[in-house]
Amino acid sequence: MVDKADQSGFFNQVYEVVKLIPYGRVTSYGAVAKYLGAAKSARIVGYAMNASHNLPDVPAHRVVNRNGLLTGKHHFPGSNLMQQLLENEGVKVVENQIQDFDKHFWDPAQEF
DNA sequence: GCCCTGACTTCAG
DNA sequence: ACTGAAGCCAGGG
Repeated sequence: MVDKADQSGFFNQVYEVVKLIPYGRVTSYGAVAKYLGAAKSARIVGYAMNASHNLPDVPAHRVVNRNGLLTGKHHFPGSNLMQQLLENEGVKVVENQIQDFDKHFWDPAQEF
């Protein structure tokens, strides 16, 4: 029986950080990965998001690539759910790209 | 039990 | 400045 507080896994580390993303803010895979001490593991962060669908409090829609592009939008149900969620939080999104991404960008290390 | 792919990022030429 | 290739962890076939 694996405890959900098992921080031994890279995935769980990602979940912890993503869950801490404040309302109306977004971050990038590399930012989380780098915060975990694995800047080259950005892919794993994205893959963790894929598994995050099974979790209750993991706002994967607030995690985008370094360009502020909704690369993972395609993995969400519907066609523009991710964009709708972001716009619902006050984040302007045009053509799957976040406007003023640097203004909405939230760095985990910034809070810690 | 082995091989491959995947929501990215960074280094090197 | 641009393009190409490598790296990372985990899950699925």
